[in-house]
Amino acid sequence: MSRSLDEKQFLENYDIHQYDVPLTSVDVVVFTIINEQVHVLINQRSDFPFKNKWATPGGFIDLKKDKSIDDTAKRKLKEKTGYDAPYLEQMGSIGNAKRDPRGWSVTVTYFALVNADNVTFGEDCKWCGLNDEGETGEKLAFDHNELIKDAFERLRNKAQYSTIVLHVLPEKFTLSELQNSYEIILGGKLNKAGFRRRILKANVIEELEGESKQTATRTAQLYRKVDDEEVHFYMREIYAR
Amino acid sequence: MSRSLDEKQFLENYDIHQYDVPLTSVDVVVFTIINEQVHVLINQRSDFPFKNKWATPGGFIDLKKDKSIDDTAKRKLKEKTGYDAPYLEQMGSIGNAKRDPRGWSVTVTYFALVNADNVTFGEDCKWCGLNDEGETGEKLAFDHNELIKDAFERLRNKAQYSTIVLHVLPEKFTLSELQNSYEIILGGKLNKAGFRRRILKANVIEELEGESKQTATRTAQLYRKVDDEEVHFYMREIYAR
DNA sequence: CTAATAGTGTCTCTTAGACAATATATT
DNA sequence: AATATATTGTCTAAGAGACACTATTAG
Repeated sequence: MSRSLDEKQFLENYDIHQYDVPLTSVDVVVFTIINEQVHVLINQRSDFPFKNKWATPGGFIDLKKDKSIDDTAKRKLKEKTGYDAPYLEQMGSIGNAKRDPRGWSVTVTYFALVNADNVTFGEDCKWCGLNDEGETGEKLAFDHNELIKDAFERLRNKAQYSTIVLHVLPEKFTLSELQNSYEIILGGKLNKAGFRRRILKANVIEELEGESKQTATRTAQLYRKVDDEEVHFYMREIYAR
Repeated sequence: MSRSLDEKQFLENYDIHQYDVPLTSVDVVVFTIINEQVHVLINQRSDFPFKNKWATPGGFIDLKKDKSIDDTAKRKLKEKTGYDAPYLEQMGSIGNAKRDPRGWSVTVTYFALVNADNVTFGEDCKWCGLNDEGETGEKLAFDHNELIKDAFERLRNKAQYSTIVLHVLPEKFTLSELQNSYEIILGGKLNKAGFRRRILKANVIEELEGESKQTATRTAQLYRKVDDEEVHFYMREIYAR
């Protein structure tokens, strides 16, 4: 009894402001494909530090609005892009004394995959192309160049053994378009017959009966993602050559 | 010029104590194998909240001592076990308003794999066996039952396609002992010939020439881990039956 | 008809799983 | 010699890579 009274008392008197605590934030690396190239979304900072510099979308947890850290990531993404439920996955956390000039900082990082046509944003955001090493060519705020590079590596890695790439495609797409997206992300060519076998066996897409797309030469069958939001994982990896 | 002066001023006046921030901590799930069973290390809490309850080792970042979040995890592990550089990997972060009675809390979670013989600890720590579902049978502090369950799932998953299990073995071991450890973690039997082919091809262990171990019947060749601290990833998963 | 891309058939290669044969200590 | 476990050999199966063949549509 007295122990739980003690605990009650402890909690009533607890004040986090008495302690030296780190800054804790969230960052989201949003990937898409535009003009046969991987792009990430960057956002121009409106406040210090790094005011007016470009950075990945993110910010602090709102202890009132956000029920969980995933909520924070979703909220930030929605605020910047008006986009609601794309593929969003927690990637990891970076925390050290140097990354933020304000002091010791921890950021929980996420990465998202979106179809560019579904995203709208204002003057403070833009898409930024990545080279084969995951580099933007711009000097971003904080350690965000590094962050994007790591996220790109993770994306490329995961594309080797999952159906994750589906999320950059529009509602309807052909198998050639899907393969092309894989090739852009993986940075090499895939075997056509093998790719088709693999993706069809995974049961993550379905034919749109009677719907086909005009290409430069003959028509191609259109497909869509199966309702099920899950990512399929293969037992073997593929290699792009 | 004036912009950077502004930023300098901003940083001089910045005080995190003016903001509503979450608690940010680190938790480490330490796995080992004892008596043919997976165990995790738990620690009896000395302070509120959940005073005297058992929990995974962890705690707050020390902004003075810790240069990075990995340092925090290593320090906590060292404090509890006297053990310095086992296999330690960041797993992910859990953050929500409910998990800590003190308020909004984020914890960066790690998992470690150790050989039990290398670990020493006092009265405030103990090993706790896990069942096939990753359950301890004890009611732990915070959401740590859930945390251990998730970590166990991750461990089991990773054992299917990596050499991670090597880290629970002592300096010298036989292939049968290694296979046995995999089987305990995976919760099923593996094919002997296939297992040996796979592990030997990965070049992560080497024969100790002339050294063998007496078993109940014939002797078995002893092996050790190759210096290289890296974990090897296979291109295909294995299944325990 | 020709060009170009869509779509398929089939052979090979790698590696895991099954299963059994052989090797070697201990008793 | 009998037993039990260590160690190896070999066949099968699944799935990826290579490559070529067929199908279809615009021009």
